[in-house]
Amino acid sequence: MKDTVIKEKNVKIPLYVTVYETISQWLKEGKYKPGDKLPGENILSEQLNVSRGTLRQAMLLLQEDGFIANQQGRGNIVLSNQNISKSGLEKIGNPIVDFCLQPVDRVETAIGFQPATQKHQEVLKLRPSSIVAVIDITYYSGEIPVGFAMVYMPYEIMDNSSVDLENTDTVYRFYTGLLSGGGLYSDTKLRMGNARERLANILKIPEGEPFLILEEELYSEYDTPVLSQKLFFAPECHEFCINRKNDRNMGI
Amino acid sequence: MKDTVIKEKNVKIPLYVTVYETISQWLKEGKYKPGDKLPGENILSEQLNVSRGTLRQAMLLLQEDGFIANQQGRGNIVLSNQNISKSGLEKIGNPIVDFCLQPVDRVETAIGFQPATQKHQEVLKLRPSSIVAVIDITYYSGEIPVGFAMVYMPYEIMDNSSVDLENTDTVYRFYTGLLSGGGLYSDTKLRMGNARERLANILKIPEGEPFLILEEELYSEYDTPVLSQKLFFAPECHEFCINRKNDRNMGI
DNA sequence: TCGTATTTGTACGTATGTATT
DNA sequence: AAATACATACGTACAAATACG
Repeated sequence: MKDTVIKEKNVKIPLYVTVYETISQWLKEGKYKPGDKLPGENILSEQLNVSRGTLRQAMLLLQEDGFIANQQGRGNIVLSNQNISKSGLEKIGNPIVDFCLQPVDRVETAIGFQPATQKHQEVLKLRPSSIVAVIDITYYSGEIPVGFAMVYMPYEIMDNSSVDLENTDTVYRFYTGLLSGGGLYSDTKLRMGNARERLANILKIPEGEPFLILEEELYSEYDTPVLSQKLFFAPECHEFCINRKNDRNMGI
Repeated sequence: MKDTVIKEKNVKIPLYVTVYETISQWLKEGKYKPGDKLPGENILSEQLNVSRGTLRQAMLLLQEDGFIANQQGRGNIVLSNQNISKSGLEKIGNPIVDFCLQPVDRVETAIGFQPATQKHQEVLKLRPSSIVAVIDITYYSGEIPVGFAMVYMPYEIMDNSSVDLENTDTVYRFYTGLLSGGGLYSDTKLRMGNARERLANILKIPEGEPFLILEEELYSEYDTPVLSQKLFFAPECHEFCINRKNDRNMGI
């Protein structure tokens, strides 16, 4: 039997993830407050009945989330971000929805199929005979269109996942499921552009009006392309959050 | 004695970083090419005379850089990114320079000082009596202004670093040094805005013209604010690259 | 199809180094 | 100067996913 969905999930949760969730919970509950120092790693690992190495793996996750900062000799300090740090544009998600200033309350999805163009063959690493699914999504806040997405996906991927292609609702859910599923990474470009006829019509804005365009390819492990998409953001509707970092002390 | 610069550097390089650099070098030299499988971790660690744990720490760094992908049971595979993966907007840098479509060949820097306004006090966690350095930077490609930065920094930080405040060139270098120094993280917002009089003049564009605005605060470890800045991008001059990810398999 | 070998993932324990208090 | 606490490094063992005969 093959994988049913894309991986029927492992159910098996590593110990260090459990530890991470436990400590996360402590912080949410206020057991340790911003500015507090966590107990030493030796003490904590003993309390939780895990080795110090396992505890440190959990600490790494907490750090990535911005929950704690640590410094050699001092300790692990709880940061002020007691609120769950919103994930920004550096994480894969649905930017049109995530960063819209108004609530997105309706989407219109359309799906079609076409042979892979040369560009698709390059970008999605497909053979000429391959079929590409084209998904157009329009996002509305009330009656106002706030964004539009053109998604290109190898037909294979949808085929493996038993999506009901007649039901545009499940198609959209499949798409958002892919995005939130994890294990993906992107090569993304963001720029300003001017609305031509078609998009001006869709977004109900004057022709020539500038707006934001996000163009990206998503890959899974091994560099396997999963989809390529172009997102168009109606003007004045979005503000993007990004959590930038610069961890590596590389270079001199 | 206190830290002289911001940390006179450790000189001491961890073993796993050395291993990371060794393998990076191998990949650059083409010892292993995209698509190749690296030797098993046991073999590699034996070859390099390190424990498997240490090797795996190096592998983590290689993964973060996008040089290799790994999968349980299969191995560590070299990815196609043999070219050094450019760091995108998710890393701290100087976006006006990094993502400008034309080369930035000149900057004009001005510096001034003022008492901390209420907003500065909040954002930079300063007392009312504190002094804030205001650095204005205009970026040019030839004679064309491509961007403008307004940087606010607690005077303390500059004071500790023996910057020659008379020499705007060293001030600019201090600023870029801070950005590339590492150990920082940001809370960044990106949006479109319309040029009002002052900025329209600086960027030499018509009033009301839309452009991109990036507003952010930079923090070091412990949530200590380092600077707050507003960047303005002249229209049609920039394209941002972002490497988005979604590693964590969290949430169901 | 099934078992076996290979390879990475997780977990533990121990020891020592280094920064901070 | 000493104690504390995190960082690095080694070794071992077993689990889980994959590849292969």
